[in-house]
Amino acid sequence: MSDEKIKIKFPDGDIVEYPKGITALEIVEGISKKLAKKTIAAKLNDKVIDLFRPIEEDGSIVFLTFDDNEGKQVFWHSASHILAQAVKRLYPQAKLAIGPAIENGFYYDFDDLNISEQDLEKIENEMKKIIKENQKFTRKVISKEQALDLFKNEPYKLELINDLDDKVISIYSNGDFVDLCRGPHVVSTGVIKAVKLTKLAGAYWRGDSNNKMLTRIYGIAFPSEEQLKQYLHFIEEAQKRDHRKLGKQLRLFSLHEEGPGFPFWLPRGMVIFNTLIDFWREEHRKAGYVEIKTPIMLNKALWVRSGHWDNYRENMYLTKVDNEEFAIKPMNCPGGMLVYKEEVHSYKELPLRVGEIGLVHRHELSGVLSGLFRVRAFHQDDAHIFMRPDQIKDEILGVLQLADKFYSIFGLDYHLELSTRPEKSIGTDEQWEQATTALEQALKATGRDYKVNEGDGAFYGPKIDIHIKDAIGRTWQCGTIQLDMSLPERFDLTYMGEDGENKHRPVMIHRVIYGSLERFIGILIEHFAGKFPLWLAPEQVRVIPVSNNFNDYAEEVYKKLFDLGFRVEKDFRDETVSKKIRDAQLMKVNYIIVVGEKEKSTNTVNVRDGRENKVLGQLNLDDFIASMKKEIEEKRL
RNA sequence: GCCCUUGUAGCUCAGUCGGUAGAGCGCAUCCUUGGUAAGGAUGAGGUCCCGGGUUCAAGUCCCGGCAAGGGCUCCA
Repeated sequence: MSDEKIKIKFPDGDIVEYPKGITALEIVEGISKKLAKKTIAAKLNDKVIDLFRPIEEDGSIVFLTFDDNEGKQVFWHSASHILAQAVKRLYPQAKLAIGPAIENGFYYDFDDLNISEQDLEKIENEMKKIIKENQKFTRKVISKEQALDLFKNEPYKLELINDLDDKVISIYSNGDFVDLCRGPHVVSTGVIKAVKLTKLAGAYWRGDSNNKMLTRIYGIAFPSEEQLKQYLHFIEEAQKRDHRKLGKQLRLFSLHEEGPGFPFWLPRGMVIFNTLIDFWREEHRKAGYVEIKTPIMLNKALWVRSGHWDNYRENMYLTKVDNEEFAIKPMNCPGGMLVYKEEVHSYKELPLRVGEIGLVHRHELSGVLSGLFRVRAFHQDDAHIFMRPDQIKDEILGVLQLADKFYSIFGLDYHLELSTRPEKSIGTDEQWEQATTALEQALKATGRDYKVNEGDGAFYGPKIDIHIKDAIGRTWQCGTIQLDMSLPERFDLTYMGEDGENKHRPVMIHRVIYGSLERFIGILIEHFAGKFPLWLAPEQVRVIPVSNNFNDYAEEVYKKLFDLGFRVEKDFRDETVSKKIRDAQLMKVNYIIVVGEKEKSTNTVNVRDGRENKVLGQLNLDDFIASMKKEIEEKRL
C-alpha cells in the first residue's frame, strides 16, 4: 500500500484521512465493531460499493445496513448468487440467466432446469451449506474477450456480455462459483443468516413473451432467523385477509367455472356494493355531477369511430344483432360521447360532469384472472367531464379533492403519480404542454407530493393515477384521471362559445375514484380483514336469546332494530349461547346482542363488539340505537 | 396466451402399492333450555372437474380439455 492518502467525509460532516486503497470494511471496523457487524455495503459518492472494494479516491461515505433499502438490495442480490451456486451444484446442466434483488427478496432465472416445488427444499439446504462455508465474495474486472471465454457454456450470459459493449465487465466469485455481475455484494456468504425459497414460476427471458420461458426461483433472506420468522408470519396474516377466502367465508361473492372472471354478488356482498354506490351518488350529487346509464352493447360503427375497434378489439366480446356486428362495451366513453352530442352545448354550461356506473366487459387473458382484483366484467364508477381549456386545473383539483374525501372515509392512505407524454402519441406539442401543465398545477394545489412517470401517459393524453395503500402496506392503483385529446376529435364534440360559433372543442377527462367496484371491494375486504365499519357492514347486528324462553323479547328487539332500518339478523337456533356467539364472531358481525332474563326485565341489551371480540356489557336499548346511528352517520371506521 | 401446482360430499381436507369412498364442519331429526368462540346422539348426503386411453380392474397411471392457485407477459 502506498503512502498516498485519501479524504473520507462522514455523514456527520467529519473528514478523516485514510491510506489510499483502504476498504469501507476497514473504515467501519475502525469506528465501531458493532456497526461493522450490521453493515452490508457502503455508499461512496452516492454509489453503492462492496465493503471489500479498495477505495482509491476522496469522497463522502455512508454505511448501509439491512434497514436501508439499498442495503437490502445488496443483501438479497448476494442471496440470489448463492441460489444460483446451489442450483449449479445440484443441477450442473442448468443454464444461468439473471438473478436480481426485487422489492421483497430475490429470484434467479434458469434454463434447462426441470424441477418441481418439492425440490426447493433440497436447493435451500444446499444454500445453507454454502452459507455455512462462509465463502468470501470477490470482485474482478475483466475484458470482454475474457468474459466471453469464461462464460462460453452460458448462452444467456454471452448474450448479456455482448450487450454490455463499452461498459466495464465485472465478475463476482465466491468459492467455486463465478457470475457476471455489476455487484455490489456482501462480504461473505455467511452474512446471510436466514434464507427461504418461496416459489417456483415460469418467466420469459428478458420479459418478452416471444422468448423462451425460463424457470424462476423466488426466495427471501434476512440477517437473522427471527426476522425471517416475522416475515413468514406477516405473509401468513396477509393470507388470512385474502379477499377470495373471506369472500367465500363471509358469503359476499362467488366465482364459478361457468363464468370465469364474472363475479356473482351474493346478498351480503350486494349490501356493500350498494352502500358504496349510495355513498358515491350522494357525494357526486353534491360535487355537481349528473348521472347517466348507457347501453352495454353498441354497434361496430361506434367502436370504429372511437378507435377501440383498431386498438382494443382483441379484448372485446363481439356478437351479432340482426346480422350486424355489435360489441359489448369495454369502456363507457363512446356511449357518453353520443349523449354529449345529443344537444348543442353552451360555454356557459361547462364544465359538464357526467357520471356513470358502467358495467364493462373485457376479455382478459385466462392466466391473469384473480378473484375480484382482475376480472372480465366489472363496474366502473366512471365520469366524463367536458370543459373549456381554462377550466382544466380547477376541474382536476376538484376530482382530486373528491378522491381524497373518498379514500379518507375508508382510512386508505394514497399517493399521486403523473404520467406524461409517451413516444407514440397524438396531438400537438402545445396541446400536451397545456394539458400537462394544468395537471401539474392541480397536483401542486393539493399540497401533496407526487411522482412523475415520464412518458408513461396514454397516447391520447397525460394522466394522474392514485395509488392507495391498504392496512398492511400494499399499494393498489384505483383512481385515475385521464385527459383525452382523442375522443373529442373523433366524435367532433363542440360547444357554442361566447363568440356565437359552435365550433369550440371541449377538453374531456375520464376519471374513476373507486376504479372498479369489484376491485375496490376486494381491496376493502383485505384492508378491513372482513371487519367492515358499521355503515358498510352486511350484518350490523345479530340478536341472540340465551334460551328460547326469551325469543319473545329477542324478537321485540330484533323488530325494533329492523324497523329502524338496521341490517339485523336473529339467531333462534336450538344451540348453546357460546355456539351462537362463535358463529356470529366468525361472520364478523359488528354487534352481537345477547338477551335473557336480566335484559328483558330492564329493557336493555347485552352488547358484544364483534370486531374487537369484546363484551361491552348491558346497555339501554335506545342508547345503543342512538350510538349506532351516530356511528353510521359519521361513517366511523 | 406461456411455465409450475392443484381439482374427492355444501365447506375444509385425507385417501398408501391401481382392487370400487373417508373425516371434521355444515345440514336433518331427537335429547338438552342454555349467560358470551364449538353440548350430545342418530341420519341423509358422491358425475372422485370433463373427455379419451392403458389395464381383468382407474379417485389413483398416461393423453387432451376446462377451472382454480402461484408467477411471466399483457392491462386505454
